[in-house]
Amino acid sequence: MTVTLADVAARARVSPATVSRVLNGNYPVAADTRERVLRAVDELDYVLNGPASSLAAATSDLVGILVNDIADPFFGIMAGAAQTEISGPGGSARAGCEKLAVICNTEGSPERELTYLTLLQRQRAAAVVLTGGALEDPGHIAAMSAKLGKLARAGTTVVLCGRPPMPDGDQVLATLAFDNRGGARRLTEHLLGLGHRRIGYVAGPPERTTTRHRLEGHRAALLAAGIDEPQDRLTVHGSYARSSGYTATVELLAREPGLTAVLAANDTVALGVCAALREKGLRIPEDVSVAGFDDLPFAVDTWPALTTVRLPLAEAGARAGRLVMGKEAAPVGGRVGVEGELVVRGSTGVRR
Amino acid sequence: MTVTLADVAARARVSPATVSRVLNGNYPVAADTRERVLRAVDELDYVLNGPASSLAAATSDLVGILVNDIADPFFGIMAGAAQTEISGPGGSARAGCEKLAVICNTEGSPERELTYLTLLQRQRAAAVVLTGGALEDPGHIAAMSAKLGKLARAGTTVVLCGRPPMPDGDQVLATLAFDNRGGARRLTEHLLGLGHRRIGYVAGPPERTTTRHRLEGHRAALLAAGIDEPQDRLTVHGSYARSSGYTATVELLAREPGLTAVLAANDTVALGVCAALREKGLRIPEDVSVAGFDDLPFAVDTWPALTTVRLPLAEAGARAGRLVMGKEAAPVGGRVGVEGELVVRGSTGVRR
DNA sequence: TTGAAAGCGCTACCAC
DNA sequence: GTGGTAGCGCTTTCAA
Repeated sequence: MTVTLADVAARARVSPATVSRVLNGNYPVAADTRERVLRAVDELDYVLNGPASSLAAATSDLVGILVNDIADPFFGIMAGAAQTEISGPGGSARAGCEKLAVICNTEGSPERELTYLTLLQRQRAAAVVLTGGALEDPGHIAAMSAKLGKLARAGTTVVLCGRPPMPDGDQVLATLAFDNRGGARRLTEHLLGLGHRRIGYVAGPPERTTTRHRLEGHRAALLAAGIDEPQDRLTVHGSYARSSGYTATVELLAREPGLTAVLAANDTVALGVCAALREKGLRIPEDVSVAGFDDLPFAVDTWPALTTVRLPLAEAGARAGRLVMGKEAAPVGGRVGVEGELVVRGSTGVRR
Repeated sequence: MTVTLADVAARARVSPATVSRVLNGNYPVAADTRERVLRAVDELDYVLNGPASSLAAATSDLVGILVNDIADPFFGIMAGAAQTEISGPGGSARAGCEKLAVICNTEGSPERELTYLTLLQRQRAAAVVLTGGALEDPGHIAAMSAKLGKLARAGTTVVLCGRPPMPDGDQVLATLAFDNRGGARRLTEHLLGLGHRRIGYVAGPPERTTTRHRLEGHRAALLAAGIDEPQDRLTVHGSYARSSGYTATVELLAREPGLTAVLAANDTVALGVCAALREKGLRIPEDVSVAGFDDLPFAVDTWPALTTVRLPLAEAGARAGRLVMGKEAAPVGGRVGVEGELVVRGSTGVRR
C-alpha cells in the first residue's frame, strides 16, 4: 500500500542503499544516479518512514520545546523564535536534514513536565529546550536532573532558555538565563527614585524560581533604600495570571490604602493590577504607578505608562534554537546571562 | 547500552512478546506475570523505543497541532486547550496509550504548513489538528487538499479547529468553524445601532479566509443599513498584528477625519487601533468606538470599553482534542459551527 | 496464558 | 560509486 524505499530503488534501478544515500545527502552519489532517484521519489510520491529511519539510525529529528503556559505570549514569543531557528528559514523539505521542532505545554505541572520528557525520550528526540521558571521542589529537581541526565547520555541535546541553571548542570549543553534579580531590582530602584515609598508587590507562585529571584531583587532594592518594614506586608503571592494581579491589588489596597506604586511579577499580572486600580477609581500613573516585567507587546500599546523590564524573549529563543542546531557555540561552562533592559514609559509620578 | 524490551523480558523471565503485551495493556496477561514485568521495567528503568514501536505497529502516538502564530494568544489558547485534552488529565505516563500532542508554528507560511504536514506524515502521526484561518490561494488549497487526503488515507485523523471547512472536505474527520461572518455582522450592527455611520474597518491580510469572511459580515451589515459609499474607502488591510492596527488607523483618520468608530479584525489589531487613537488625542469611547474580535483575555482587562465577539477559543480547542481522542463523536458531515457571543462593554457613544 | 519467530522500512557496514 | 545485507527494537500472528 504505502510506497517504501525499496519501491523507489526498484523504479530508479538502483539499490535501496543508494536511495538512502541520496535522500540523506551525506554521501557521494553520481549526479545522474541522484537525478534518477529523485525523479522516482517524485513520481511515486514517496515519503520517508520516520520511525524506521529513526530506529535504524538510533536518532530522530524531533526537537521538543517545553513551555509552562502556551496561552501566555511570554512563552509564545520564545518558543516561536526557537522553532523558527530550528526549522530553518524556508523549511526546506527535501534536504532530509530538517528537524521537527515542536512545542509541549506543561501547564506548569511537574508531572506533565516529566511526562513530556519521557515521551520525548521515547522518541529519541534530538534535542530538548526547557523554557521559563523552574519549580523549586527538591523532589522534582532531583527527578528532573536524573531525567535530563538520561536524555543527555542517550544523545539528546538539552538547552535551558529563560530558565535558571540546574543545580548540577553538566547534563545541560547550555543555559540562557534571564537576570530576574537584577531586573526586579532596577524596576524597584526606578520607583524609589521617583519618590515612592509604599510599593506593593504582586509576586508569582511561591514555588517558582522566577518568583523568588524577582522578589529577591525587589527586596534588595528596598533594603538598600532603608525601607525595612515587615517585608511580607506589601507582598502578595498569586499565579502568573491577570486575575491574580486583580485580586492581589484589591488585597494590597485593603492592607495599605496609601499605596503609591505597585510592582507586578510579570506583564500579564500587571494588566490585572491596572484593571483593579481603574475599578477603584485610581488613575495610572497619577495616583499609582505600575511596573511589570517581560515587556509583552500587548502591554506596550496598552499602557504606555507601564514601566517594564524588556526581556529579550525572541532573542533568547532564537539563540536557544541556534544552540540546538549547532549554529552557535555553547558557552564555556554552559551558562549565559541574558540581561533585560529597563523601559521607562510615560511619566510615573508620586501621589501627593 | 540502552535497556531494551528483551532485557526486561530476561529479567522478568518471560518472552519479549509478553512484555509488549503488558506494556500495551491490550491483551490478557496473568496478574502475577504482569506484576513481575512491571517490576522489571521499574528496576531497569526501561523506556520504550518509540521509533521501533511505531515501525512495528505502523502508527505513532504523535499528534500535531498546527497554528499560524504561536505568539498570538488566540492560537495559544486553542492549542493549549487541545493539547490538554489530548495529553489526558494527569499525563499518566505508564499506560502506554498516551499521545504526544505537540504544537507546530507555521508563521502563516504556506510552505511551512505543508512542510510540517510532511514531517508529521513521515512520523506517521496519529492525528493532525489545523487551527485558524486558511490561505485562499487555489494552488495552496489544492496542495493542502492532496496532502490531507494522503494523511487521512494513511490513517491519520484530521481535525479542523477555528478554521473553515475544506472545499472538498471528506479527507477531514471534523471541522469546528467559527462564525466569522455572523460575528462581524453583529459587531457592525451594534455600532450602527449606536448611531455610528462613519465606521473604519481594519482588515487582516487579503488572502486569508478569516479576513474575507469578517469583511463580508461587516459589509453586509453596512449594506443592510443603507450605507453604500464606496466600500473600499474606509477599509484598510494589514497583518494580524498590533502595528497593523496602528498604521491602519492613522491611514483611516487621514482618509476620513470624521470617523466615529473603528472595527478591527481581531483584538490584537484593536489594541494597535487604540494606541493610535490615544496618540491622536482621541478618547475611547467618547470620541471613537473601537470593536475587536476574539475577546482575548488581555484585551478584556485592558479596554473595558472594547466591544468584541467572544470566540470560544478554549472550548473549540478542547472539542478538537476530544475529537482526536475519540472522546467526542465526529458530527455527521464533519462540520460544526462554533458561534461567538457578542460582548458589549462600557458605553460606546457617538461623537457629536 | 505464553512463547517463537517473521517481519516493519530503513541505515550503515563491508565488499566490489 | 554502488550493491548486498545484517541488524535496529518492537508488534503480532500462529502454535503450543
